[in-house]
Amino acid sequence: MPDDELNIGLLLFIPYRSLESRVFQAIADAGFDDLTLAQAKLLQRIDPAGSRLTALAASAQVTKQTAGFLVDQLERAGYVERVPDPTDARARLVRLTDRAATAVPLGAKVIEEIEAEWTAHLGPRRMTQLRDALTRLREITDPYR
Amino acid sequence: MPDDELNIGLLLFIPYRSLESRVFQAIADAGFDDLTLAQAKLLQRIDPAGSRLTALAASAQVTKQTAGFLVDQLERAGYVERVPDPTDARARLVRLTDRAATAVPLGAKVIEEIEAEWTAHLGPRRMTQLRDALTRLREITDPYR
DNA sequence: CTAATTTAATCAGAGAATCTGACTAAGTCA
DNA sequence: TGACTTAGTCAGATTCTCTGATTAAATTAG
Repeated sequence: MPDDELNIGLLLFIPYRSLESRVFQAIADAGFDDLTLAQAKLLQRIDPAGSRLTALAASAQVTKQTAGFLVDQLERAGYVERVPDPTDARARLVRLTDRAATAVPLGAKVIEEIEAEWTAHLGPRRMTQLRDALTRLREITDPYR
Repeated sequence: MPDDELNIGLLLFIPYRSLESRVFQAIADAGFDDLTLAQAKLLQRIDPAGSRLTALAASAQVTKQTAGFLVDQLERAGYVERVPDPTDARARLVRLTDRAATAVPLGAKVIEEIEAEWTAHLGPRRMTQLRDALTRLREITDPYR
């Protein structure tokens, strides 16, 4: 099999992994070096208005026990807080603290930089096509929404 | 942020994860239910002619200790064997056994099916563009080659 | 051709992430 | 009201991954 005919799974994974590593490294370099990758992956899925643990677990595709374990750590490290959910006394909302509100946009900025590099390599047209195709693919591959 | 403007990392990850889950499930359903995800991820990267542990570790982006741990398990389960590398007495080649030679094409078949579904959803033109863009992206995001 | 360095792999030990199963409390519905 | 579902936690185990140190073979420098 020629090198340029990898299966579509690996083709998706390679740039994903590259981006993830760089974002994670940049955040660590900025002083947020107490975050683990698993924590960061959960952190980026927390809604600005707060997310329930169950929703977070579904979004990240882990069990709620795993999500709870990671949120415990994020809470101890001061990245999130748990507040009662006013609409349901069983539930609590996981909310970002000011500390996280500094780290998250930092990650977003690095992602923008990487997108710019990719656009420079592919050309704007192909980059738009890529984003468009992936967005449409989400309709049939995103189990969460 | 509108739902269709997820960051490019998540956009890559969502279909990747969907494909991975389905392939893994199909392989398990076919009777190869002793494979774990981490083992399968390594397995798919083994060259038909055999791969060195170090190359495998680099390709999967794990330490060689981790790769060794997983190859030990794959060996015990009968999916791979270690043979001396004729070109270097320090090295050994990890080679697929007949058992793996049944499981691997099965995974490839499921990937083909998923690709067909995606092509049906996106249209052949957009699917070709997707594959093309990802292949070119690999030039600047694949640390392994 | 030896000596120093690098490379391939393994051993030992520890930490992180994940799971299954069981449980409590609160909400929903027949 | 009573049965069922949902949100979250507790307990325990397994799996995955890492860092550091070691052995043996290959390569490079002097």
